Amino acid sequence: MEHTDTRESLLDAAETLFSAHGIEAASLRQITQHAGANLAAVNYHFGSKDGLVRAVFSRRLRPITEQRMRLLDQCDLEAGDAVEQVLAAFLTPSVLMLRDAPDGYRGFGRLMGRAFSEPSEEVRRMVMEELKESIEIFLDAFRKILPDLDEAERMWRFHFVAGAMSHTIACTHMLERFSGGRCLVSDPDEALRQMVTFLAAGLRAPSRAQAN
Amino acid sequence: MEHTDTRESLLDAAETLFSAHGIEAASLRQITQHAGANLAAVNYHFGSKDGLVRAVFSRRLRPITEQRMRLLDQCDLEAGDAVEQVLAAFLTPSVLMLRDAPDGYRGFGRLMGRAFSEPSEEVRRMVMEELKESIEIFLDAFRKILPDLDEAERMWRFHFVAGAMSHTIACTHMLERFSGGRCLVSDPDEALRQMVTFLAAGLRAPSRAQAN
DNA sequence: GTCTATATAGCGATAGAC
DNA sequence: GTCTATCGCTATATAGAC
Repeated sequence: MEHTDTRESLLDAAETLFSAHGIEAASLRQITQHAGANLAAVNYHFGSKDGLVRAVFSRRLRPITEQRMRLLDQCDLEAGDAVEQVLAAFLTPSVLMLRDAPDGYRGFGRLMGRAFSEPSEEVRRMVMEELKESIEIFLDAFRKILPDLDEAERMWRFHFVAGAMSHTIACTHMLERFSGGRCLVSDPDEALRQMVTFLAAGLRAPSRAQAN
Repeated sequence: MEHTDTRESLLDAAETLFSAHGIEAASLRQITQHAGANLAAVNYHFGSKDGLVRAVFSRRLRPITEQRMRLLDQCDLEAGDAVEQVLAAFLTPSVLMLRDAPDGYRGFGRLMGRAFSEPSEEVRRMVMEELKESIEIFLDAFRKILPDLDEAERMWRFHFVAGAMSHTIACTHMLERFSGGRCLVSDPDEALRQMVTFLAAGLRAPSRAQAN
């Protein structure tokens, strides 16, 4: 597979227009025009619109997964704040991606945050495939540092972690407007601090088994 | 505004097809065919596809808001478990809606969970408008029972509550598959218990102001 | 209120010249 | 690798008969 300027321009344009208008609503005509390329170029480089969608997502998700794994490696799972460390490892790459989003983080965040609930089964499957392995590894880490939770509780709670993160990334605009500018997702340190505080407390809540 | 059989059939069909294929991707042709109505009926009853979308959402959101307010009224904000009570009042109507979803809760949940991050600005605005008032009232309740949080912290945390809920509703299928059936969103009691435990602990985490 | 028929426009994909 | 031209199809919206 060759990497040409056209190819990258198409990815950039597709990302921008998918973010702004949704995957379905962004047409190949708009995308190729925005990229300064010919309509036929998408089919040449990616085979189909579906191939383009896939390429847009993996270009961003792969580096996120790699960074997550690097950060997880540096965590001390024996430390008293192991929960906070592992949470930060999981959340930081997404929040930084948002800050560094190419065309304004709001639209881009919505695209990424929407990924799990996209109408297209194909898109959801692909995104899940891209993230599955790293999710399992994080679940293993939480199994180690939260041994009192039973398996189902741990999964529910990790699901809530993912939900808070995904919602924060997807709905930055809503939070910022609703809070009258008090809460700025664009400030990664503050966003991370708030998320880690809240989610660590949730993860540490006593297990039902313990409570009984 | 008259309520005819055709009108209701169109709303049912639209909800089903929006859930399954996304708003953009569901065409008026599919919807009217599914409803056993004529193609022109949508324009007659709702003016446009946009009007239909709006009607589909408000038909479900309005009762949810009403039920939330009723449940909130029954909460004892002085009680030791006020946080849990108010959380349950907020979460219960959504979870029950999911259980009672007309055509299988998975697709329907995705439609509702996606509402905040829909590509269409118009849809997001409308959904927000529909929920704004009740959100303010719940924020007031949390202001009363969590007085040590500063305003921004409270909003961040309420945002995470909404995120966990929305993600749970939108991505039931993912959690159920990933957990190998251990976590069933279709069991409202269990889902609520897990959410309330996790989110109450998060809301109760010490404020940064206190921690310093 | 419901129908048929159609206007007008956009879509993804591809063939084939260069 | 890029281009033009076009195929075959679908979309929303509406006019006008019933």
